[in-house]
Amino acid sequence: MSKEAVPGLSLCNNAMLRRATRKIGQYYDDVLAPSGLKATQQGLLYQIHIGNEPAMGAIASALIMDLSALGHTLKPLIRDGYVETFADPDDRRIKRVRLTPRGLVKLDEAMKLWQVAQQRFEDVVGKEKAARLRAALDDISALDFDLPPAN
Amino acid sequence: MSKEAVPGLSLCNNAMLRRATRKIGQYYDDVLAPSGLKATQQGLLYQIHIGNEPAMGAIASALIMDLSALGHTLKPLIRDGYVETFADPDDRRIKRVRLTPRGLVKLDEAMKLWQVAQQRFEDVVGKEKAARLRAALDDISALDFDLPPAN
DNA sequence: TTGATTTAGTGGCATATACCACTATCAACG
DNA sequence: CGTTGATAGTGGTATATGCCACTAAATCAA
Repeated sequence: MSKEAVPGLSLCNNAMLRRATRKIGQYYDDVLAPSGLKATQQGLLYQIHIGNEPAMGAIASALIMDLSALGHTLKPLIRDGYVETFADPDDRRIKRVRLTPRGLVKLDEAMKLWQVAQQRFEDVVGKEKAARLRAALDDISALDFDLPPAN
Repeated sequence: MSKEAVPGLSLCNNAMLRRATRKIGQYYDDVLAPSGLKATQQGLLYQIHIGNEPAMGAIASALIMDLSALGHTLKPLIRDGYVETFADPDDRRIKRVRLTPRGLVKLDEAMKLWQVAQQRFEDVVGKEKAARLRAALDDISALDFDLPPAN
């Protein structure tokens, strides 16, 4: 590997994505801080809220998140009494998730802050550009890179 | 919060970024797996490589990463002998970082896999679209959302 | 019905990443 | 000089996230 004229990391789609996520994550986290929730937690509460007592697997799919990762992420929210789980009566393998009343109040509070963060983001980036970015991100989230099975 | 006609999480810039990052991160990680490195580690080794024995603070700035987070991320790479650190002789507060010979070999190996992942990504997404996405991500990484100081 | 297979989650372990309090330096100034 | 303030990292703690091995439950097949 020569060190001359090496391209920066700005060529790596993954690196750029992670870097932007750190940046924006810090920003949303800052704005949400007064609620005591991280942006990831607010997003998770919201996802649970808009679902119909979603199963853990359904949430994980929607968020493209590992099921066990979701389980771990859920723990502090359960511990703090924002979320509760219960077994699906028709299939006891399935564990469903819902907000507690306390969780609903907290989500309300966090959503107000989220709107502030979101609005300022749109103001700075531009509404159109932000929408295009989200669309592009949605696209790549839906892609199928399936590695040709090592056959 | 009414549950009727709620917009999906697809409106949140942060949530979409995180979701796409999880997706693409898993993809790059999969392709890099044979090297034993995660995509984050490959990116970090590369960043160190293209720098001139960069200081930790310089790396953290370039990656928009918390300095202490960088320190933690570096630990497994040091433990595995890919990276070493040394105090700057002119300012002993500064700790510089460089690849070991072993680290350079490992980076070489990982970069070959990275190219595979990157190429396939570009094939699937489209070269132009990928470039536009990276440019947009670079833009937002450079923004200044500074919260109007609570005055 | 029973044994094999698939599905849904859990728990352990490891990395990724952030914030905070603290230490070690260095730099500025009186 | 010596105090004071800014700068660079460290360590602790907590969340974010993924993989793997394992268990429980449902499903399919013989």
